[in-house]
Amino acid sequence: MGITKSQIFSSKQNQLASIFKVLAHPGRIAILQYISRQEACICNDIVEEIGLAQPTISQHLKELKNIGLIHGEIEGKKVCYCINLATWKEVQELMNSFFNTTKFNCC
Amino acid sequence: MGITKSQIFSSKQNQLASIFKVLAHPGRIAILQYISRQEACICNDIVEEIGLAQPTISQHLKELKNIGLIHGEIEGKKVCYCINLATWKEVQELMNSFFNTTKFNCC
DNA sequence: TTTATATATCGCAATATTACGATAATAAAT
DNA sequence: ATTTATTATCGTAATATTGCGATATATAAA
Repeated sequence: MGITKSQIFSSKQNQLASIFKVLAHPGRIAILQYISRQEACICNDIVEEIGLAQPTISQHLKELKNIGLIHGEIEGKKVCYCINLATWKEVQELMNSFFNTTKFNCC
Repeated sequence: MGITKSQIFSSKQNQLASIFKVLAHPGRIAILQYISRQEACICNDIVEEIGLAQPTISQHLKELKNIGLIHGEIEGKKVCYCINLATWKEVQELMNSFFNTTKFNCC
């Protein structure tokens, strides 16, 4: 016991939950906001901006990359992380569709 | 180590992340969808509908109640859980505002 | 080639989450 | 008052997440 029983839920429900999970950390929220504020392709100024160690940031970036919310482009010894607009919009719509199809019922 | 370093993030970032966290479980997604599908105030038919034990469902309902997404009304020995429309809309707007204020930057 | 800089990965400790059996609490029914 | 049904809480085991030091990897600079 202890593990989430994903088998008993639909793949839509699991997908939505796993997207929410990636966003369920203030550090990852902060990283997304920071990346989005920068005009140029900024990489690990993120480490200095956010107050977490470099391996921790790298790990958070990986999770954001995994669901495609950002993508990293290697530029010399630096890596440039950017918002992936297509996925971004998709995720936003997925969430809105969840919120909109849930109707007020009673009480 | 191990604990999320909430202190270094803004209260907005923490608030948003903690809302995402409540939604980051397929069981809670399923509960919300089920509640919303019911015309009448249905309570722990939820236990039979979702495939989780009664204490587990009760625990998930508590988390949903804590952020105000649902509220429970005691009706005899049963409890009727309903979507709280006001909070529901608030949460949706909070998320949309997060998605909309994040702009596409580079690459 | 050596050195310096930037990023990723590994391994582990601390903490959090998930799930549920046992049990308590509450209220209707008998 | 006792029984039955419904829900909440407690305690605990299994697993997941968070964070970071140590280290590996990769590329630019010297």
